[in-house]
Amino acid sequence: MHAPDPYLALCPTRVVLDRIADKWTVLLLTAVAERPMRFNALRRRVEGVSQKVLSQTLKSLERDGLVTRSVFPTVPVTVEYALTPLGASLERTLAPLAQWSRENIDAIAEAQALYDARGP
Amino acid sequence: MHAPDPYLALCPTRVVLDRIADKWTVLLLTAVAERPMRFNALRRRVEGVSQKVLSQTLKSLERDGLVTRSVFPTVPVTVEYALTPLGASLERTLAPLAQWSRENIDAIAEAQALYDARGP
DNA sequence: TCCATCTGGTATCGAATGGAAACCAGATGG
DNA sequence: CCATCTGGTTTCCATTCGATACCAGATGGA
Repeated sequence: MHAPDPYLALCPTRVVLDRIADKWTVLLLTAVAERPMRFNALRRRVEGVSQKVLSQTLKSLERDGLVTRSVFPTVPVTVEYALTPLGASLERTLAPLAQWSRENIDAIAEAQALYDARGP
Repeated sequence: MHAPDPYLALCPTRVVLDRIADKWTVLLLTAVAERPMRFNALRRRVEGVSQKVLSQTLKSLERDGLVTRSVFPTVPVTVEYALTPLGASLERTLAPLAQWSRENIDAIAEAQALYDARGP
């Protein structure tokens, strides 16, 4: 048994990376981590996500066992999405990334300005 | 001054997230973290990346101040990519994600199998 | 009665992005 | 003289993305 190597295309770790290295996945996971939310609430919370991509991404997250989808037979129907323990554990792993972004946005903007000024 | 809100489309944190929430960015960053590498070495190391996407992604990483690009006038020319301190700090933040993937690949595969078995 | 509104989606379309492959210069090795 | 190495760019096609329209089914107001 050798260690999985994410640089190899068929490594299972890479499959995971393909899924979670996605803008909407990260945003939705952290949004649902705040509190369980309904479809349209998520749509309003995560500005810019289209209904199509939202439903696709939620479906993938559900399939991967990261969120649960609960349907309540109200009128109109209520669908609530919540984190599973697995999803919560991933969200905790992702949180430092958001923190890093906040701390280093200025450094990145500065680097970009420098780069753009150099090469016209 | 209020805290940046990545759920809002124009929040600068979201700009960072757009950049780093990308499969190739993560893989390249961790590859370069092992040791500085040349273009074709990276291409061989990160299986499946095309030359086009590799050069595009490296260009973005350079612009964001995450990697440096050094050209040596050998024959043929040698181009070496290395992490900046900023890139190294991001890579350290990303490392737990790779760890999480390795630890939870089985749980995810199991959830997928369950999901696929339920809904034909 | 008729129309608008709420829910959680799907269908459709053009635009942007991704990957595969070909091509490039310039020097070297056989 | 042709192949090979370097680090890319260009071209083409397929997949994906985002915006928009549309759907059912029940409710509320005029």
